[in-house]
Amino acid sequence: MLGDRWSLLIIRDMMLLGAHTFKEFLGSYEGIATNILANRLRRLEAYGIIRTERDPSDGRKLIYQLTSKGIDLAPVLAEMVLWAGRHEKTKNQALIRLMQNDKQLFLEGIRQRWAQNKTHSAAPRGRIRG
Amino acid sequence: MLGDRWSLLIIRDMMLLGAHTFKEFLGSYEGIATNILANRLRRLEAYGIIRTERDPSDGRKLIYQLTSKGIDLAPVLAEMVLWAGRHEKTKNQALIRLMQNDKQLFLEGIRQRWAQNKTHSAAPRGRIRG
DNA sequence: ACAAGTCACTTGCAAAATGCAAGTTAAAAC
DNA sequence: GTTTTAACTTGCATTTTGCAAGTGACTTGT
Repeated sequence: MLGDRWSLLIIRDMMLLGAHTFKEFLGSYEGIATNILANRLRRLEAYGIIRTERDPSDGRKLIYQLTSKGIDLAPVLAEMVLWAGRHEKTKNQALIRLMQNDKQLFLEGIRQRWAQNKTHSAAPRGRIRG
Repeated sequence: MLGDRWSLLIIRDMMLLGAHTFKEFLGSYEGIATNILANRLRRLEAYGIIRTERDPSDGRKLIYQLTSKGIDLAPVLAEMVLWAGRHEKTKNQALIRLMQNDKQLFLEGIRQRWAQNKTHSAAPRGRIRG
Protein backbone atom coordinates (compact mmCIF):
# COMPACT_ATOMS: atom_id res chain seq x y z
CA MET A 1 0.00 0.00 0.00
CA LEU A 2 2.86 2.37 0.77
CA GLY A 3 5.42 0.04 -0.78
CA ASP A 4 6.61 2.22 -3.63
CA ARG A 5 9.20 4.89 -4.08
CA TRP A 6 6.97 7.94 -3.69
CA SER A 7 3.96 7.51 -1.43
CA LEU A 8 5.76 7.96 1.87
CA LEU A 9 7.74 10.90 0.49
CA ILE A 10 4.50 12.63 -0.47
CA ILE A 11 3.11 12.10 3.02
CA ARG A 12 6.35 13.32 4.53
CA ASP A 13 6.15 16.50 2.47
CA MET A 14 2.63 17.08 3.69
CA MET A 15 3.52 16.55 7.32
CA LEU A 16 6.91 18.17 7.58
CA LEU A 17 6.85 20.77 4.84
CA GLY A 18 3.16 21.54 4.84
CA ALA A 19 2.85 20.79 1.12
CA HIS A 20 -0.73 20.54 -0.08
CA THR A 21 -0.84 21.38 -3.78
CA PHE A 22 0.31 19.49 -6.84
CA LYS A 23 2.96 22.07 -7.55
CA GLU A 24 4.41 21.99 -4.07
CA PHE A 25 4.86 18.23 -4.29
CA LEU A 26 6.64 18.65 -7.60
CA GLY A 27 8.99 21.22 -6.13
CA SER A 28 10.06 18.91 -3.34
CA TYR A 29 13.64 18.21 -4.26
CA GLU A 30 13.44 14.55 -5.22
CA GLY A 31 11.81 15.23 -8.58
CA ILE A 32 8.76 13.07 -9.12
CA ALA A 33 7.27 12.98 -12.64
CA THR A 34 3.86 14.62 -13.07
CA ASN A 35 2.11 11.47 -14.26
CA ILE A 36 3.43 9.44 -11.35
CA LEU A 37 2.48 12.15 -8.88
CA ALA A 38 -1.06 12.33 -10.21
CA ASN A 39 -1.31 8.57 -9.99
CA ARG A 40 0.01 8.40 -6.42
CA LEU A 41 -2.31 11.17 -5.23
CA ARG A 42 -5.26 9.25 -6.63
CA ARG A 43 -4.10 6.07 -4.98
CA LEU A 44 -3.58 7.73 -1.63
CA GLU A 45 -7.05 9.20 -1.89
CA ALA A 46 -8.50 5.80 -2.80
CA TYR A 47 -6.83 4.36 0.30
CA GLY A 48 -8.38 7.08 2.46
CA ILE A 49 -5.03 8.56 3.47
CA ILE A 50 -5.60 11.94 1.85
CA ARG A 51 -8.62 13.86 0.61
CA THR A 52 -9.02 16.56 -2.02
CA GLU A 53 -10.79 19.91 -2.04
CA ARG A 54 -10.95 22.85 -4.42
CA ASP A 55 -9.26 26.00 -3.23
CA PRO A 56 -12.14 28.46 -2.73
CA SER A 57 -9.90 31.43 -3.51
CA ASP A 58 -8.38 29.96 -6.71
CA GLY A 59 -10.42 27.62 -8.83
CA ARG A 60 -7.39 26.15 -10.53
CA LYS A 61 -5.90 24.79 -7.35
CA LEU A 62 -6.72 21.61 -5.53
CA ILE A 63 -5.84 21.29 -1.88
CA TYR A 64 -4.67 17.90 -0.72
CA GLN A 65 -5.23 17.16 2.93
CA LEU A 66 -4.37 14.32 5.26
CA THR A 67 -7.32 12.41 6.64
CA SER A 68 -7.19 11.11 10.20
CA LYS A 69 -5.87 7.85 8.78
CA GLY A 70 -3.11 9.85 7.13
CA ILE A 71 -2.35 11.84 10.25
CA ASP A 72 -1.96 8.57 12.11
CA LEU A 73 1.07 7.88 9.95
CA ALA A 74 2.93 10.64 11.79
CA PRO A 75 4.60 8.26 14.28
CA VAL A 76 5.82 6.08 11.39
CA LEU A 77 7.29 9.06 9.59
CA ALA A 78 8.80 10.39 12.80
CA GLU A 79 10.58 7.11 13.51
CA MET A 80 11.84 6.99 9.94
CA VAL A 81 13.25 10.49 10.19
CA LEU A 82 14.90 9.64 13.49
CA TRP A 83 16.38 6.47 12.04
CA ALA A 84 17.71 8.29 9.00
CA GLY A 85 19.11 11.02 11.22
CA ARG A 86 20.94 8.42 13.23
CA HIS A 87 22.34 6.33 10.42
CA GLU A 88 22.53 8.47 7.30
CA LYS A 89 24.15 11.78 6.58
CA THR A 90 21.20 14.10 6.66
CA LYS A 91 20.52 17.76 6.67
CA ASN A 92 17.96 19.25 9.05
CA GLN A 93 19.68 18.10 12.22
CA ALA A 94 17.65 20.75 14.02
CA LEU A 95 14.41 18.95 13.24
CA ILE A 96 15.89 15.68 14.33
CA ARG A 97 17.04 17.06 17.66
CA LEU A 98 13.60 18.54 18.20
CA MET A 99 12.03 15.17 17.57
CA GLN A 100 14.47 13.35 19.82
CA ASN A 101 13.98 15.74 22.70
CA ASP A 102 10.23 15.57 22.71
CA LYS A 103 8.67 13.16 20.30
CA GLN A 104 5.21 13.52 21.85
CA LEU A 105 5.26 17.28 21.51
CA PHE A 106 6.32 16.94 17.90
CA LEU A 107 3.51 14.53 17.12
CA GLU A 108 1.01 16.78 18.85
CA GLY A 109 2.20 19.62 16.65
CA ILE A 110 1.49 17.65 13.49
CA ARG A 111 -1.89 16.56 14.76
CA GLN A 112 -2.90 20.08 15.62
CA ARG A 113 -1.75 21.47 12.31
CA TRP A 114 -3.95 18.99 10.49
CA ALA A 115 -6.78 18.47 12.92
CA GLN A 116 -8.78 21.24 11.30
CA ASN A 117 -9.44 18.95 8.34
CA LYS A 118 -12.13 17.16 10.23
CA THR A 119 -14.09 20.38 10.57
CA HIS A 120 -13.78 21.07 6.86
CA SER A 121 -12.07 24.43 7.25
CA ALA A 122 -8.92 25.60 5.47
CA ALA A 123 -5.78 23.51 5.37
CA PRO A 124 -2.83 24.32 7.62
CA ARG A 125 -0.04 26.30 6.06
CA GLY A 126 3.72 26.45 6.39
CA ARG A 127 6.50 24.12 7.39
CA ILE A 128 7.56 22.94 10.78
CA ARG A 129 10.33 25.00 12.28
CA GLY A 130 13.18 23.00 13.78
CA MET B 1 16.62 3.14 0.25
CA LEU B 2 13.63 1.23 1.64
CA GLY B 3 11.27 2.66 -0.98
CA ASP B 4 10.31 -0.52 -2.76
CA ARG B 5 7.75 -3.20 -2.31
CA TRP B 6 9.88 -5.77 -0.53
CA SER B 7 12.66 -4.40 1.65
CA LEU B 8 10.53 -3.50 4.65
CA LEU B 9 8.63 -6.77 4.42
CA ILE B 10 11.91 -8.68 4.57
CA ILE B 11 12.96 -6.73 7.64
CA ARG B 12 9.55 -7.29 9.20
CA ASP B 13 9.91 -11.03 8.66
CA MET B 14 13.28 -10.97 10.36
CA MET B 15 12.02 -9.01 13.34
CA LEU B 16 8.59 -10.47 13.90
CA LEU B 17 8.85 -13.97 12.50
CA GLY B 18 12.53 -14.58 13.17
CA ALA B 19 13.25 -15.41 9.53
CA HIS B 20 16.92 -15.61 8.72
CA THR B 21 17.40 -17.87 5.72
CA PHE B 22 16.59 -17.42 2.04
CA LYS B 23 14.00 -20.15 2.19
CA GLU B 24 12.19 -18.67 5.17
CA PHE B 25 11.84 -15.35 3.38
CA LEU B 26 10.38 -17.14 0.36
CA GLY B 27 7.86 -18.96 2.52
CA SER B 28 6.55 -15.73 4.00
CA TYR B 29 3.09 -15.54 2.50
CA GLU B 30 3.49 -12.59 0.18
CA GLY B 31 5.43 -14.57 -2.42
CA ILE B 32 8.56 -12.73 -3.49
CA ALA B 33 10.40 -14.06 -6.55
CA THR B 34 13.79 -15.65 -5.95
CA ASN B 35 15.70 -13.22 -8.16
CA ILE B 36 14.15 -10.20 -6.47
CA LEU B 37 14.79 -11.64 -3.03
CA ALA B 38 18.45 -12.27 -3.83
CA ASN B 39 18.74 -8.73 -5.15
CA ARG B 40 17.07 -7.15 -2.12
CA LEU B 41 19.19 -9.12 0.32
CA ARG B 42 22.32 -7.89 -1.44
CA ARG B 43 21.07 -4.31 -1.35
CA LEU B 44 20.17 -4.48 2.32
CA GLU B 45 23.61 -5.85 3.02
CA ALA B 46 25.23 -3.09 0.96
CA TYR B 47 23.28 -0.54 3.00
CA GLY B 48 24.54 -2.11 6.22
CA ILE B 49 21.08 -3.13 7.42
CA ILE B 50 21.74 -6.86 7.41
CA ARG B 51 24.82 -9.05 7.39
CA THR B 52 25.44 -12.55 6.14
CA GLU B 53 27.13 -15.58 7.67
CA ARG B 54 27.51 -19.21 6.73
CA ASP B 55 25.65 -21.66 8.91
CA PRO B 56 28.43 -23.63 10.65
CA SER B 57 26.21 -26.71 10.92
CA ASP B 58 25.07 -26.70 7.27
CA GLY B 59 27.35 -25.36 4.55
CA ARG B 60 24.51 -24.78 2.11
CA LYS B 61 22.73 -22.31 4.34
CA LEU B 62 23.44 -18.65 4.80
CA ILE B 63 22.17 -16.90 7.89
CA TYR B 64 20.96 -13.36 7.43
CA GLN B 65 21.14 -11.17 10.49
CA LEU B 66 20.11 -7.64 11.33
CA THR B 67 22.94 -5.25 12.09
CA SER B 68 22.49 -2.61 14.77
CA LYS B 69 21.38 -0.26 12.01
CA GLY B 70 18.76 -2.82 11.05
CA ILE B 71 17.65 -3.38 14.63
CA ASP B 72 17.15 0.37 14.92
CA LEU B 73 14.35 0.04 12.38
CA ALA B 74 12.27 -1.76 14.99
CA PRO B 75 10.39 1.38 16.09
CA VAL B 76 9.53 2.16 12.45
CA LEU B 77 8.17 -1.32 11.90
CA ALA B 78 6.32 -1.25 15.20
CA GLU B 79 4.56 1.98 14.30
CA MET B 80 3.68 0.59 10.90
CA VAL B 81 2.17 -2.52 12.43
CA LEU B 82 0.19 -0.41 14.90
CA TRP B 83 -1.05 1.84 12.11
CA ALA B 84 -2.10 -1.10 9.98
CA GLY B 85 -3.78 -2.70 12.96
CA ARG B 86 -5.76 0.45 13.52
CA HIS B 87 -6.81 1.16 9.96
CA GLU B 88 -6.72 -2.09 8.03
CA LYS B 89 -8.33 -5.42 8.61
CA THR B 90 -5.47 -7.43 9.93
CA LYS B 91 -4.87 -10.76 11.55
CA ASN B 92 -2.63 -11.07 14.55
CA GLN B 93 -4.59 -8.75 16.78
CA ALA B 94 -2.82 -10.37 19.72
CA LEU B 95 0.51 -8.98 18.59
CA ILE B 96 -1.01 -5.56 18.08
CA ARG B 97 -2.52 -5.47 21.54
CA LEU B 98 0.81 -6.53 22.99
CA MET B 99 2.51 -3.68 21.19
CA GLN B 100 -0.10 -1.15 22.21
CA ASN B 101 0.04 -2.11 25.83
CA ASP B 102 3.77 -1.90 26.17
CA LYS B 103 5.63 -0.66 23.16
CA GLN B 104 8.88 -0.25 25.06
CA LEU B 105 8.80 -3.82 26.30
CA PHE B 106 8.11 -5.04 22.79
CA LEU B 107 11.05 -3.10 21.36
CA GLU B 108 13.30 -4.38 24.12
CA GLY B 109 12.25 -7.89 23.17
CA ILE B 110 13.34 -7.39 19.58
CA ARG B 111 16.60 -5.81 20.61
CA GLN B 112 17.44 -8.65 22.95
CA ARG B 113 16.59 -11.30 20.41
CA TRP B 114 19.04 -9.75 17.96
CA ALA B 115 21.64 -8.20 20.26
CA GLN B 116 23.71 -11.39 20.13
CA ASN B 117 24.73 -10.48 16.60
CA LYS B 118 27.28 -8.03 17.90
CA THR B 119 29.07 -10.79 19.75
CA HIS B 120 29.14 -13.01 16.65
CA SER B 121 27.31 -15.93 18.22
CA ALA B 122 24.33 -17.80 16.76
CA ALA B 123 21.28 -16.00 15.43
CA PRO B 124 18.12 -15.85 17.46
CA ARG B 125 15.42 -18.35 16.63
CA GLY B 126 11.66 -18.43 16.61
CA ARG B 127 8.84 -15.94 16.26
CA ILE B 128 7.46 -13.49 18.72
CA ARG B 129 4.55 -14.83 20.70
CA GLY B 130 1.59 -12.49 20.98
C1' DA C 1 30.34 -44.23 -2.41
C1' DC C 2 26.95 -42.46 -4.97
C1' DA C 3 22.20 -41.09 -6.31
C1' DA C 4 18.79 -38.02 -4.85
C1' DG C 5 17.50 -34.17 -2.46
C1' DT C 6 18.18 -29.13 -0.56
C1' DC C 7 19.69 -24.53 -0.49
C1' DA C 8 20.82 -20.32 -2.37
C1' DC C 9 20.95 -18.57 -5.93
C1' DT C 10 21.27 -17.16 -11.72
C1' DT C 11 19.43 -16.68 -16.37
C1' DG C 12 16.24 -15.51 -20.06
C1' DC C 13 12.28 -13.51 -21.25
C1' DA C 14 7.55 -11.30 -20.64
C1' DA C 15 4.87 -7.91 -18.27
C1' DA C 16 4.33 -3.99 -15.53
C1' DA C 17 5.90 0.26 -13.46
C1' DT C 18 8.48 4.37 -13.96
C1' DG C 19 10.41 8.39 -16.20
C1' DC C 20 10.57 12.04 -19.78
C1' DA C 21 8.87 15.43 -22.89
C1' DA C 22 5.27 17.43 -24.94
C1' DG C 23 0.57 18.36 -24.96
C1' DT C 24 -4.35 19.80 -22.98
C1' DT C 25 -7.97 22.20 -20.29
C1' DA C 26 -9.90 25.33 -17.13
C1' DA C 27 -9.18 29.24 -14.41
C1' DA C 28 -6.56 33.41 -13.12
C1' DA C 29 -3.73 37.66 -14.20
C1' DC C 30 -2.42 41.33 -16.83
C1' DG D 1 -8.42 39.08 -24.77
C1' DT D 2 -3.93 37.41 -24.76
C1' DT D 3 -0.74 35.33 -21.75
C1' DT D 4 0.23 32.58 -17.44
C1' DT D 5 -0.55 29.22 -14.18
C1' DA D 6 -2.22 24.86 -12.08
C1' DA D 7 -3.26 20.33 -12.58
C1' DC D 8 -3.15 17.18 -15.05
C1' DT D 9 -2.93 13.48 -19.69
C1' DT D 10 -0.65 11.13 -23.50
C1' DG D 11 2.88 8.65 -26.06
C1' DC D 12 6.92 6.43 -25.91
C1' DA D 13 11.57 4.82 -24.00
C1' DT D 14 13.76 2.81 -20.06
C1' DT D 15 13.87 0.32 -15.85
C1' DT D 16 12.07 -2.78 -12.59
C1' DT D 17 9.54 -6.73 -11.45
C1' DG D 18 7.80 -11.34 -11.99
C1' DC D 19 7.83 -16.14 -13.72
C1' DA D 20 9.79 -20.48 -14.99
C1' DA D 21 13.49 -23.07 -15.58
C1' DG D 22 18.07 -23.89 -14.69
C1' DT D 23 22.93 -24.33 -11.92
C1' DG D 24 26.46 -25.55 -8.46
C1' DA D 25 27.78 -26.52 -3.87
C1' DC D 26 26.60 -29.18 -0.07
C1' DT D 27 23.91 -32.85 2.67
C1' DT D 28 21.11 -37.00 3.24
C1' DG D 29 19.84 -41.58 2.68
C1' DT D 30 21.17 -46.21 1.27
